Order: sequence, then structure tokens, then C-alpha cells
Amino acid sequence: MSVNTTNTPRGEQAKLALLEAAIEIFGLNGPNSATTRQIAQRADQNIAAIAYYFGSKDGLYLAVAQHIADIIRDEFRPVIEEIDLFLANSADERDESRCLQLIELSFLAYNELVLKKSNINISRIMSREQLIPTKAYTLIHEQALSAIFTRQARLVARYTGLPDGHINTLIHTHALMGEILSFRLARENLLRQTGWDNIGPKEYDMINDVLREHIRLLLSGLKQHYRN
Amino acid sequence: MSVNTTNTPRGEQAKLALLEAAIEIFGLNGPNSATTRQIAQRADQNIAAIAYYFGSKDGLYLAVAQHIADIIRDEFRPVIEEIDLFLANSADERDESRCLQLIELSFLAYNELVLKKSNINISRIMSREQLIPTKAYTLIHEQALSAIFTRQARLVARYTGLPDGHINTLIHTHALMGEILSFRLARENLLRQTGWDNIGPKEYDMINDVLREHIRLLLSGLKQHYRN
DNA sequence: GTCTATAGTCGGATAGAC
DNA sequence: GTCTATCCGACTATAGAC
Repeated sequence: MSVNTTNTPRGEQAKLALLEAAIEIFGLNGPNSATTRQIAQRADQNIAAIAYYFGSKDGLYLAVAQHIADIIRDEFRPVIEEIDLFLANSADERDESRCLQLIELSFLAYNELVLKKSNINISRIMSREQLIPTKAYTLIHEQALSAIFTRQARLVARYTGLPDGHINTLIHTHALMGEILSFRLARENLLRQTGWDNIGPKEYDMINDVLREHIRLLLSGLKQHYRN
Repeated sequence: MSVNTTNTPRGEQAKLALLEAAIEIFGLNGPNSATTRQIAQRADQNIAAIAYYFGSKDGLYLAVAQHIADIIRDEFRPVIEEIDLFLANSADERDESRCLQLIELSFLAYNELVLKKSNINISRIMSREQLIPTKAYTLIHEQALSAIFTRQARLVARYTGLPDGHINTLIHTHALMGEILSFRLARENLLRQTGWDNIGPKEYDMINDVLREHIRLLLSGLKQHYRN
């Protein structure tokens, strides 16, 4: 893939427009059935521009993945820094409530990321990559997701007393994360069962309340079990 | 869609072969980028057979959805009958452990359904339908999923004391179901974090143990909270 | 009922004008 | 750097032979 690295304002703007249109079209259609014609039209750019700036349709898809990884990394940088600070400095057992708070913070931040309407196509692309992973998933996982999930598991271990780095701890953390993901990945099921026609601010708040309750119940239950 | 209703053995066999091949190809590719050529080839049938038996590619996709709904309905019929029996006969409060058992049973049955290797493409199709729902989702939901989830929510209400039919109860149930779904819908994330290269019997057992523990912890926590 | 051949459409990529 | 025109392959659907 030979990506043009021009920095002229016009070129930069064209690239960005193509990237954003591509997120939308790839989100709605998947990498195979999305067409470069659709993307170019949505971005108000010429079809040939895709080949020029990104080498090929495939190059554009990978650039989209990189863009998504950047967005997620930026979004989570503050949370990750706070977690690292906590994990580095707090070897004692006093900071339980801070630990719980950080777990809640990072999980609910993830919920916001995937449920935010403006991110709908990003999360569509990511879930499709979970079903049929391509190089794009590797990129997003290694550059963004891995850092988040690794720290979440470490916090869960610290809080509950589950062994740090142990596979069982990873499964517990993954299962808990599943509660968050379900509201995006099984969104349609939720809508049909509740009769909602959308997840707006009111619905979002109800979901968040339930999630917060589940996180606290589960973690305190696990803690009682594994600390003794 | 004009579906041929021939009942000659050869015709029936051709239809079934096409259906099963279609599940595989639609699972791997999504309804747009899957091609009738691929499906016909995999089924060892002529391309024209698809138009003949199912009217069109779209007709085949809907037939696949119907086939999936049938499979799920058959799989869950016994559980659903047990649940209905329980809900009808046990108005008293004594049967708590039976209630919990049924919740666990139905949730873990769902886990088996989505994780079973032979069903991998069925669950791929279903998750894609959650992302971008088509008529196929309506069909599967109304004919199979709705019956399961409605009863699960009723059991959860019964066990925890949450109000039956209330939206909050539905959200609680959905969130809990999310734990199960995550092992299929975020499977790739799990594999990368654990280093597994597959979810085999050993991994499946570990997952099931964690899920059972979470179900019990969460439901008993909710019960303490809402029963008092 | 089953198949081959093909019509008609749309896809990604590119050559070459400006 | 940007765009138009076009090549060529792949797709669905169908007409018509057997």
C-alpha cells in the first residue's frame, strides 16, 4: 500500500473527508459490500482520490482502522493514566473505594464510547471485526483495546482478590464487560423487548444505572468470595 | 418471492444442501457480499437452482432466517415448557431454588447455542442482524428469541422481586444476558487477551463456571436489594 | 426439474488529460 | 494534485435447451 503523504491543506482535507465517509459506509456495509463509489460520493471527492491517497480500497479500510484506534486511544488516555497512577502508587489495601471507582469509570467510559450516537459506525466496524477478524482488528486491538482491557483486569484482580494475570480473572473481567457491550451488540434485541425505538439520553441513563448496580454487586460478591 | 414447494426427494435434498451452504456463506460474508455462485458451489448445486427453489438470493436469505428460527425454537422448546410449567403452577414463594435453576438453565443453554462450533455461522448471521437489522431479524426475533427472553425476564422478576414486565427488569435481564453473549460477540477480544487460539471444551467449561458464578452473585444481590 | 449460456449491471482500478 | 473516461472482471437473474 503506497499512501500519499502530502500535507497541502486541500489534500489533508480531502483525506479526512474520505476517512469520515469511509467510517460511515464501512459501518453500514462491511468491507466487502461497501463500494468506493459510495464513499467518494459521500465525501464529495473523486473516486480516483481513494487510490491516490490510500492506494486502494483495502488501504482505505486499514486507514479507517488506524483512525478508529487513534480516536479510542485519545478518548481513554486520561483514564488509563489515572489507572496507572493508582496501580503504581497504591500497594496497600486501603484504596478499595478508589479502585472500585476506577473500574466503574473505565467500564462506563466504554459504554459511552460504544453507545454515543456519533460513534455508531465505529462500533459497527469493531463488532464486525470481532465476528470475522481482519488485519484491522489486530491494529485496533494492539493499539487501543488491549491497553484498556489489561488494566481493567488488573483493577478487578486488585479489588476482588482474584489472582492478577490469571486466566480466570480475565474471564471474569470479560464477562463483566459483556454487560456493557450487550447494549450495543444486542441493541436490536433490547429495542424489541423494551419497545424503545432508540437509545436516547433517558434510556442511556437507565442503562447506566443498571450497569453501575451490576458492577458493584458483582465485584463485591467476588471480593467476599476470593478475599477470604 | 415464489418458493417452489416440490417434495421430490431430490428436490428436498437440493433445497437443504443450499440452505446449509447458505448459512455458511452468509455467515462468513453477510447478505450483500455473499455470492450465489459461492453458495451454489459449496452446496454442489447449479446456480440456477437458487432462483428455482427460493426465487432469488434475497428469498434464500429469508429462508435461512426461517431455518435458524426453527433450529432455535426446537432447541429451546423443552426449556420453555419447563419454565411455563413453573410460572403457571408456583405462585408461592417456596420455589426459589427451582427458579434460580431455570434461569441458569436457560442462560447457559443460550451460551451453548451460540458457542457450539457447529452454530458459529448461525450466530454470525444473528449478530450481523443486530448491527444492521433486516426483515430476517424480525423473523428470528418474533419466532424464536422473543419467547426466550420474555420468559427469562419473568423468571428474573420472580426471583429478585423486581417488578414483572417493568422496563428496568428487562434491562437487568438484558445486561445479564450480555455476559453470555460477550463470549461469542467479543470472542476475538477474549482470544487475544487470554492467548487462546480457540474456545474448546476446556475453555468452554471455564467460561461456564464463571457465568454460573456471575448469575448467582448478581441475582442474589438483586434479590437482597429488591425483596426488602 | 435441471442445467448452460448469456444478458445486463456494477464493482475496483488505472491511463492519461488538464 | 485532481479529474474523466474506460477497462475488465464478477455479480444476479433469466431465457431457453434438454
